[in-house]
This record gives sequence, structure tokens and C-alpha cells, in this order.
Amino acid sequence: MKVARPSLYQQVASELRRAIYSGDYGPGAQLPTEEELRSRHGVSRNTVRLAVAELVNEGLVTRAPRRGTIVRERRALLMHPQRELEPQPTGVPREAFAYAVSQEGRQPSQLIEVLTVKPAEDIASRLELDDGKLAVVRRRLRFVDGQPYNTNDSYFPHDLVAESEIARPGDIGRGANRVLEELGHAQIRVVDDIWARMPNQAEVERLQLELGTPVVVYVRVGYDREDTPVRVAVSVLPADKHLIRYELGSR
Amino acid sequence: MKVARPSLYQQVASELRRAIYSGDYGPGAQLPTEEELRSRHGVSRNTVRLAVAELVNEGLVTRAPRRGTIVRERRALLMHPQRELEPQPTGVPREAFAYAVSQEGRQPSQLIEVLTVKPAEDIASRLELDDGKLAVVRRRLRFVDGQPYNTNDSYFPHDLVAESEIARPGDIGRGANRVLEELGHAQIRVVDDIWARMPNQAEVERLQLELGTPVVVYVRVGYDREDTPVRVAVSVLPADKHLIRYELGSR
DNA sequence: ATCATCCATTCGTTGGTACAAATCCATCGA
DNA sequence: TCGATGGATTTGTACCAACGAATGGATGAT
Repeated sequence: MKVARPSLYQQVASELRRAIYSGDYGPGAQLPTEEELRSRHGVSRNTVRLAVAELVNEGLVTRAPRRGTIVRERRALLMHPQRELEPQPTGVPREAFAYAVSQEGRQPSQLIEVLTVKPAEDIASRLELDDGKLAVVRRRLRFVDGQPYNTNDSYFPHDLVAESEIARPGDIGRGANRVLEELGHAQIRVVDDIWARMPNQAEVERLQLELGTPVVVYVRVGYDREDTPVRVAVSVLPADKHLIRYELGSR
Repeated sequence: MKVARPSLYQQVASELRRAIYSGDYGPGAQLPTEEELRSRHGVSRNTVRLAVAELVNEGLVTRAPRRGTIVRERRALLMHPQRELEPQPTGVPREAFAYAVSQEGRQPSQLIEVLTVKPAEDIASRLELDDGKLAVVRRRLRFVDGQPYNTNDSYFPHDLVAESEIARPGDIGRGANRVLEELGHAQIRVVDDIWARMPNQAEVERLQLELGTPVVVYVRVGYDREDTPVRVAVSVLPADKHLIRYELGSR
């Protein structure tokens, strides 16, 4: 059996990884500078940078000029997707995201953009829209304590919501689901699809993602009593900030 | 407002990204060689490699000597976590993963390792194990059509399963959940936690992951009628091969 | 005391070179 | 016909050099 000699940069990367996982460098700690690592391992600066690039891609560290290479820390916000189907707590009815965030003592806010569009193929098919039919989309960029947190684009059949509050710009304090109810199309069943991938350029900018942060894509299709899709919500969740929880079965 | 000039390698990366997304290079297609890109954009090979490295980290392409840079294709296998709680289809009772895979006309297989261990802190706390209590873990590496597909490590309280089939090596054709039932500790409620991150080195090797592939971590804690945790299952799912689906609400 | 400025440090980008490793494919030999 | 061999191509690793950009912290001015 041939044992491949790991390349130099792999060796350096392994050593750094070990040091981080073993706690030699805790969250917030600065790794040795590139120059330091270069002389310590007796390799070129390029090789050091290759090694550190690995850790960046793994989401372990961040780099910035003069600040150095810093070990990241992460803390996730819990999401309970199924609670949106349950009756809201008594008192002020509240949109689900805002409610969850304020529960944790943090400050939610959002930017909303409302458009009428010809939806992309996958959205149209999930909404079961015929050929050229339009959809109203509420594109939201949500913030927690002023930092971009996630995006949520909700698509509704244009025919259904054109005359409602949903098609008009601005916040809907009580949540779009409440409006759907009032229109006689309450969601009584949902299908959630969850997967993950690396973000594209636009997402990196919009969500101010650091390198090495995957995103979880979370698509919820809501159906009314006639089993007609009335809402397709596409959320893009930076993986280091979100934990999705489902509770199934009887209590 | 200052408009930062994107660096050269960013420009090259953007151009390649655009070409891929627009379909100029479909899945399986080979991008121009580094030499070709170098002369076409009038930059150094270093710069070209930096650009392509971005696409690799985004999971868009793979590289190999002589094969070139190839556009990846992905096709996900659908998972229905909640089906494990429903009564199995009539006929041969079957472990959930094997059943789902064979349903798609593909060939499941797995390697199982059964150990009695002192579980890590997070597992112990989910299992609500006191201090030094042990757990039995069934570590599985699962394959589809001979390719590594995902891992599933299931932890059980040692006191509960020590005398059962679960603590013995080898396959349990009917699934561990069935054995728990027979022990009088059927799971009647589960809590699923889902998040994503970049894989660590061990996972890259074990699952033969390509660069730029995040993993979805999927943790299910199962409780019996007394609301005692009886099973903690930790699955690591390569993101490009898995789609998780939940269906909630009334039909 | 407070604020603006400057400098040194550290990572970021880009150029270059050389050789190694992997593998496709054509060619040759049995 | 089929398998072994070897050459050419393409990416992988490693080194060096130079300058750009960002910023923490010291210094100096008000």
C-alpha cells in the first residue's frame, strides 16, 4: 500500500487545524502571521497562504490585512418552521421571524421589496402556475441587531393576491399568512424542502457572508383547503447562524 | 461613492461563472485549460488558478490533472425523515435508508461498526445520560451503488440496549427502531435539528467529498412514551446529494 | 483631552519559473 | 485482438519577487 506523502501546505494546514480544534487557538484568537508560519515551517509564503486558504474554506478562520488570521466563532439562532402552522400566541399577532427573534431578546428588522414578476421555472412549477401567469413576490432581506441575517422571497399567485395587501409595498405587521386566511386561502398544509450549497456571488454580498460559509436553502410550499399552492417561500440561511428544528410525533 | 475595481482573478471568476450559469458550459463540460484562459485574459497562470479555485470552493467545478476543469452536476436523493415515524409499508419491514434508496432503483449497502463508548458531551446531554454512563453507538457508513453516500451514527443508552441485538455487531434487517419497540421503548416523538457546515478532514476522506461540498448535519433525538431519550442519530449528509423534505399539516 | 495624521505591519494581488503527478491516447508488441 | 508502454497534456505543488490595501497604534496638533 502506497502512502502518499501529504503536500507541504497540507501538512501546515493539518497542524493549524489540530491547534485550533485542541483549543490552542480559541474563538477570536489570532493565528501566527504568515511570516511567522513561513519561518517556523521553513516554507514559502505562498505555501503558507495555501494552507490558511484551506481553513478559510472550511469556515474555521477569517483573514484581514493587519488584523491577521482570526479563529471564527459561531452561534446559531433556532428556527421552528412548524410553528408557523400553529395558532400564534395570544396577544399581538406577529410575523413569525420577527416573533422568534424578539423572543431571543434581539432586534429584528427588514427591507421589503414587492414586485410582480414572471417567476422562474422552478417557482412556477411549485406554484403550479400555467405558462405565462404572473406571481407577486415579496423579497425580504432580514436583519438581526442591524446585521444581515437571511433572505426570504415569498411568491404568491398574482390572480389570488393582486387586490390584497400582499401586492402592496411595505410591512404587513400581522404577517402575509394572516392575509391569505382573510382571503379564504389559509395554508393548511406545507411541504418543506431543505438542502445546502455554497452561496453565489450575489448572496455573499447581500448577506455579507464570510468565505467558507455555506447557506441552507429552505423552500416552503403552502397549500390551501383545495390543495392549491398559495405561497412559495424561499429562504436563504447562512449556515453559521441558523439551526432548524422540527418536532414530530405526539407529546 | 468609491467603486472598488474587482481584482483580476475576480473578473476571470465572474466571467467563468456567467458562462456556466448561462449554459455555455453544461454539466460535464470541460472549461478551457489554464493555459487557454491565461492567454485569453492576458494574466498569469497564478491568477487563473485563483479564479478557478473560487469556482471549486463554490462547488461549481472539479479539477484533475489531464482531465481538466469539469462542470459538476448534482442530483439529490430525497429524504423523508418523518416517514420513519409512520408505520412501515406492509411486507418486509425494512430499515428506512435502505428502503428509500431501493425505491429509487439504486443499490444500498453499508458498513457497520458497533461500539460501547463514553459519549461526547453533546451526545450525552441529548441522551440525558448521567455523568459517566455509557452508550452503545452503531456507526454506519452508507453507500449507494458502491459510492459513499452518508454517515449515520446512532447512540443508545447502554443500560437500555446492552442485552439486545442493537449492542451486537452486524446488520439489523428490520431496523433498530423495531428492536426498540420490542424492548418496550418505541420512539413516539422525535426532535430533529438541522444545520450545515463545511466538512472536516475526516469527513472529506470518509465520504470522498469533493472540494466545495458542504455537509448537512442532521440530528434526530427519539423519545419513548415516558419522554426518555432512547436514540440520538447523527447523520452527516453531503449537501450535493441530499434533499430533506418534510410535509406538515393535514392532507 | 480629543482628533487628525502617519507609519509599520499584515494580508491581498499579480507576475514569474520549475518540476511533479496524473491520465488520456496513440503506438507497439505478443 | 488485446494488453503493455510511453509520450504529451493538463493540473498540482512549490518557490521567489514586488507592490497594493487596509488598519492598529503611535505620534503630534489643537
